[in-house]
Amino acid sequence: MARPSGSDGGITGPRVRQAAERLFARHGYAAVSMRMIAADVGIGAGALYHYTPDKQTLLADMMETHLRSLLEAWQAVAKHDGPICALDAFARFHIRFHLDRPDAVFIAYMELRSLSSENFAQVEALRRQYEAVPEDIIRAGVDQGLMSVADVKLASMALIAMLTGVNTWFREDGRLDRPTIEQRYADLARSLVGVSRP
Amino acid sequence: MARPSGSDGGITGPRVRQAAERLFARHGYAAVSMRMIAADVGIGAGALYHYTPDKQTLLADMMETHLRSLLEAWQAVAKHDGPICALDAFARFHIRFHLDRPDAVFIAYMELRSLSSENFAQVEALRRQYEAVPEDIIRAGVDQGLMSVADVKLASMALIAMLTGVNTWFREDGRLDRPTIEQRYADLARSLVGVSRP
DNA sequence: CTTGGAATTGAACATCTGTTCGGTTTATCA
DNA sequence: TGATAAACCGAACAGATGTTCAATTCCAAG
Repeated sequence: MARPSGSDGGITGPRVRQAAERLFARHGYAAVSMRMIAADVGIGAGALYHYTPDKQTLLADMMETHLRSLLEAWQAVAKHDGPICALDAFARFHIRFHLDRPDAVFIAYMELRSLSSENFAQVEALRRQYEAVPEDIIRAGVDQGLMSVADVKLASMALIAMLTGVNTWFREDGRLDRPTIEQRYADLARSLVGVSRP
Repeated sequence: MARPSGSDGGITGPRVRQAAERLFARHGYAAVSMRMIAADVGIGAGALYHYTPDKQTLLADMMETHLRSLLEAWQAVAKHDGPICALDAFARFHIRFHLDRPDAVFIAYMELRSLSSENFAQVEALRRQYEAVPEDIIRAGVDQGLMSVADVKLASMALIAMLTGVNTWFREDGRLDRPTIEQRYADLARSLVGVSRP
C-alpha cells in the first residue's frame, strides 16, 4: 500500500513548495504542521522528507528563492536614463512584482523571526541588497539636483514600505485595477522624493 | 506547595499580558506556548487561566486594547486648524505612538490571521476606524485645494504604510534619534500629498 | 483567632508536533 | 523480462500542546 499509481516526484516537489507557501502565508510558519502540508498535497507526512530535509529548510529555501528572483527580475528590467525615470520604473516594478506574489511577499516580510540565525543572515543580506536599489536611485537624484529629501536612507525605506503596503489592502475584485494602482503609486513615489512638478 | 508567599493577582495580571506581548512579538502567536508565558512570569501554566479564559482571548484582548488606546490617544491630540497642520500632527503622532510600542504594533499588524473570525471582525473594525483619520485629513486638504493626490483612499493607505514602516528599521542606538525621525517623516508626508512648497 | 476566598501548584487529559524508518509498490531502463 | 531505484505509506518515537482540576497555601476581613 505504498507508492500509489500516479505518483511523480517531478510533480510533487513543486506542489509541496506551493502548498507550503500558501499555508505559511495564511496561518504562519509555526501554525502549519508538516501533516497539513502533506494533506494539502495529498501524500503522507513522511513523504515530504523526499523534498526537504526539514521544515526550517523548506521555509528558508522559499524565502531565499523569492528574494533571488526579486533581485533577478529587477536586473532584467532595462536600464533607464536618469534617476527620475529609474524611480518610476522601480515603483512600477515593485508594485507589479509584489501584487503577483502576495504569499511569498508576506512570508518574506513576516517570517524572518522563524528563521534560524544562519538562514536569517542569508536572507537578510539579500533583503539589504534590494533595499540598496531605491537608495542608489534617490541618492543619484539628489546629487543631480532632481530630487529633494532630507535623508536618503530614510526616504528609501519609507518608499519601500509605502509600496509594499499595497499588498495589505489590494483585492482582486476591488475598486482599482492593477495598471491604475501602478500609476498611482509611481506618482506618489515622485511626490515623495520632491520631484518638482511642471 | 501552592500559593507561595509574595504571590499577588493585582501584579501578576499585567505581568502576564506584558510577557505575552513580548513573546508573541518575538516568536509569533502560534510559536509561543502557555508554558513559555508562565515561565516568563514565574508561575505554573495552570495559573494563567486566572487571567485569561484561553490563549486566543489573550491575543484578542491585547490587540483590541492596543487599537483602542491608539484611537483614544489620537482623539486626545488637540484639534488643528487646517488639513496641512492636521497632517503634520497625524504623521508625528503616528510615528511617536508606534516607536513607543513596537511589540504591540507588530502584533496588531501581523497576527490578524491568528484571530478567530469574531475577534477578527472586532479588531478590523477598529483598524478601519483609524484608517479613516488620514483619509479624512487628505480629503479635506484636496477639497480645499491645499493638497493634490489622484486617489484619496490609496494615498492614505500609502501614508499609513510608509509611517508604520519606521518600526522595521528603527533601532534605539541607531543613526537618527526620535525627534529627527519624526520630523523627516512629517516632511515626507507633506511631500506625498503634494503640498506646494514655498 | 477563625474563616472564606483568592492565588497557585502539579499532575493529568487527549491530541498534536517534527522526524525516522522498514517495508511496499510502481515506473524505468537494460 | 528482470533488476534497480525512486516514490510513498503507515506506524512509531519522544516530547510539546492547550486546558482542566483537586489540593494546597497564604492573605485579609470579621
